[in-house]
Amino acid sequence: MKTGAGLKRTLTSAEITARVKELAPQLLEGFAPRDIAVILGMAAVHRFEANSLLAIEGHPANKVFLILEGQARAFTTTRKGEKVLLLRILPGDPSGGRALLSKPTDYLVSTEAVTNGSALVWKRSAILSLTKQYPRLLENALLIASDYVEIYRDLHIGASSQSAGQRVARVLQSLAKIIGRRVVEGVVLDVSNEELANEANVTIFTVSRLLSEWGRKGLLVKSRGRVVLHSPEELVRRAGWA
Amino acid sequence: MKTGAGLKRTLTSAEITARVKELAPQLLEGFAPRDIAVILGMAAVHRFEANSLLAIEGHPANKVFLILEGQARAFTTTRKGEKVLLLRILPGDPSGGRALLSKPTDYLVSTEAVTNGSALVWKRSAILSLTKQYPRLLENALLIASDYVEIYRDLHIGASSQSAGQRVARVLQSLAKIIGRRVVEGVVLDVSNEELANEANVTIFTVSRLLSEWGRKGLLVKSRGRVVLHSPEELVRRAGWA
DNA sequence: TGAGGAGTTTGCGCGAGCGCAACGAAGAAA
DNA sequence: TTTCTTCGTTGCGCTCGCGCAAACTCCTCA
Repeated sequence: MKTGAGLKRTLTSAEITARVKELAPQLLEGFAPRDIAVILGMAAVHRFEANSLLAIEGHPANKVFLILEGQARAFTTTRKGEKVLLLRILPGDPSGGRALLSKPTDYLVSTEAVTNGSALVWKRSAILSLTKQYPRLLENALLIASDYVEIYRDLHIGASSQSAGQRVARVLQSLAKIIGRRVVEGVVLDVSNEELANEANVTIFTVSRLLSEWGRKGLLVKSRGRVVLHSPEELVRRAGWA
Repeated sequence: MKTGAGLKRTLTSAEITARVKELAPQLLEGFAPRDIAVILGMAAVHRFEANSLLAIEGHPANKVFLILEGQARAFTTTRKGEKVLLLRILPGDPSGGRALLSKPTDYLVSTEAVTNGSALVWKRSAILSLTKQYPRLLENALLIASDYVEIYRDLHIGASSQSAGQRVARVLQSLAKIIGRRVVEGVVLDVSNEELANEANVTIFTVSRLLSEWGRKGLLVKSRGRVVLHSPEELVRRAGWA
């Protein structure tokens, strides 16, 4: 609701270069400025609006995104139609990586914008010719893919052997890093119960009950659409049993 | 207990080449025979025994494996020490792929042999020089990594939004494809309740109760260490509710 | 052949988390 | 202010799957 909401105009070429340098995206690691210039030259800049879809699961993977401003998130949909949130995509992160496989494939997950923002976009044909020219792109992509596997491994451990409380606590911890604002009392998060429930795969009732309990124990303060964590680490430590 | 238990001797070079051709591993797709010869030339052949560990989570990823005979499986360990089984690795499948990243990393998961078997093994240094020479290896690795992400996505959906019955049914279905033997009555699986319980993340009691119920409904016949499925598809269809 | 052990079955009770309904509280609109 | 809507809270009952104990069934080995 706040971050990136004030985006007005498309970035200039110089601004893009500067922003890329600042973000130092893993995908472009190890490249000389002139190579980066070539790679950026093949990309278009797209602006996106909060809640719009950047990629849709099952559709042909024909674009690679690199977020410059704003944030997005990846989710998948179960057979019964419920969304399962997977990961957040922040400035500097890629999305739609399946488009750089040597065989044409479909997107594995959907990506939706959480805020307004902008992204570099490469068409698959452009990316393929770039990977021919710069195998280093493939190496970097492999590193990123391997991070995904790690993230999924942890997600899976979380889903299959942690209690609801532990999962919600972890979600709060990770959100604290991403959208948290430090204040004297701790870290402020602008987040609704419903969002927490979706990310932790529990119901809004369970979230409410847990937050009340933690509030009673003095671990956090809850108000409408906002949570103030005293200390994310302590929360995770005491979440499950204590 | 049965498959591959009779392995006696190490394969000759010619046998390896033949086996690789037969398995057509995804990692070596698109290579000419002479390139494959070069790549195989950099590998050693290791035999492994059932229950031995090929790779250990958290240890430096310095070897890539390609299973030739027998089978293995990947698992991870939770903070509380319980194993969570992730995927089966069959002849033609790679393991330890993290060793071909351009940065040194640790293994993400452990791999243990399920049966006796053998595998091609590349040292990381060898793999790195091969990927320089043949970027196609990176492309193939990326395809494989993307398959892993897909597998994990499905695992995660399974763990976070399917009932115990549905998960066990799916495990039976996938085992049927891998270790099932076709007979007139259906498909025979040599598998214990405990193994099913581990793969589906349920207890042995739950497995027992589910199998009894399905037995009563005529979907399968259970005996000690063995399950005979009438039809894997029908089982999955009727597992959750019906 | 019979004693021991591993794998399996079943009853029973329990606890986590879900899902509904009713209520309360905070903003937004009029 | 008052009204309306959205978000959050809490009580209650229920279901699923776990976990233990006890019994039962194969299988193996002495």
